[in-house]
Amino acid sequence: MSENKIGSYIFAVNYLVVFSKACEYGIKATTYIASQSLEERRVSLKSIAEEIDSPVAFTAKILQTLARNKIIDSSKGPTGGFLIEKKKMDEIKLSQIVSAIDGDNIYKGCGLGLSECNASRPCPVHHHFAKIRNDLRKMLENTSINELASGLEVGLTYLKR
Amino acid sequence: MSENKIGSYIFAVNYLVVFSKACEYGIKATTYIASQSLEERRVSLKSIAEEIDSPVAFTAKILQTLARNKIIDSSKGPTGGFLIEKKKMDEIKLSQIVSAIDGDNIYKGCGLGLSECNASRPCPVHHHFAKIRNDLRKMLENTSINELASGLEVGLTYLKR
DNA sequence: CAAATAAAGGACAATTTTGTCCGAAATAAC
DNA sequence: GTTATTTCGGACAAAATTGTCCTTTATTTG
Repeated sequence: MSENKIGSYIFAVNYLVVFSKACEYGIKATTYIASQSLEERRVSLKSIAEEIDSPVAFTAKILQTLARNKIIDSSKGPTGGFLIEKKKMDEIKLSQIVSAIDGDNIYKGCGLGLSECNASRPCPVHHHFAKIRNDLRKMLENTSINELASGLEVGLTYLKR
Repeated sequence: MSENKIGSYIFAVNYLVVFSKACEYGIKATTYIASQSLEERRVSLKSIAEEIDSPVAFTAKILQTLARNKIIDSSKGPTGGFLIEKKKMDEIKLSQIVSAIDGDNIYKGCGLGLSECNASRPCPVHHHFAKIRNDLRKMLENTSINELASGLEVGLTYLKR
């Protein structure tokens, strides 16, 4: 009767302006670790995964990547766990986390996937995207983990639900 | 020796501000069909896939979805193919193509994947993303396929390489 | 040194997205 | 009506992303 079922196949449930899941977890984890480091507390993988509501083993992989990239600090054994030095918190920007996890083809790439796309040979949406993408880039490069962690510490922001 | 191999595992090669591949192809295809419709030419699946440099069969699926959603018009048989009525070109916005293909959870969803994230209970990046996401939404809702097709027709923009 | 604890990392599994193949259905031309 | 052409749509396959399991390695404590 009504055309309900019409056109109902969905290709991808991506969002626009998105991080991969890996990146989401990475940002949340880093923010949480930092907020705890502000209070001199080292945190374990388990508590991180719990706090940011992420799969433990997958989170472990991401933390390993972040540690290898010197974004976070890890140590083994009892009393081990993750932390971020306070003095580094202002230096660490969202952009670093993102490119550590998802690589740095981040700001490259045209909105329509053309390999060669620029102002003099643009894809149809190039100019429409230019400002938005640039705003996003600036935001990621200017937002420090300190800023994010502080908001969380004070209870202004949330990592779950 | 040097720390070359360090931190080299990449989780996802997504871009930020991205469409899914399906969406990319959908936008390109629609733009190409429209540009040809401006010159009264119906186009075939094969020529579309060639022109936008996409896998034929996958593109077929996407065109089917677009047709079911009345964004494009299709007809079978010899002399068949795809077209878009000129008078509809101003009405069709990028946002419609995107939600036909990827669903309309598009502007929902928080940057960090929280299900409940808003100004009064924000995730750490909520406010940072708000403007960017909103700009993107407005852009998608205001950009018509006519606009994109015209640029392409005049040779101002490109769909390949 | 032994035991306990926590991260590192390799191998593998599930899910999602992207891509392919092929027969069915519709339509135009002869 | 038969044939050729083109989209439709179901089933399947490949690749990428997300997620799990389990052993090894490092470190602290007794």
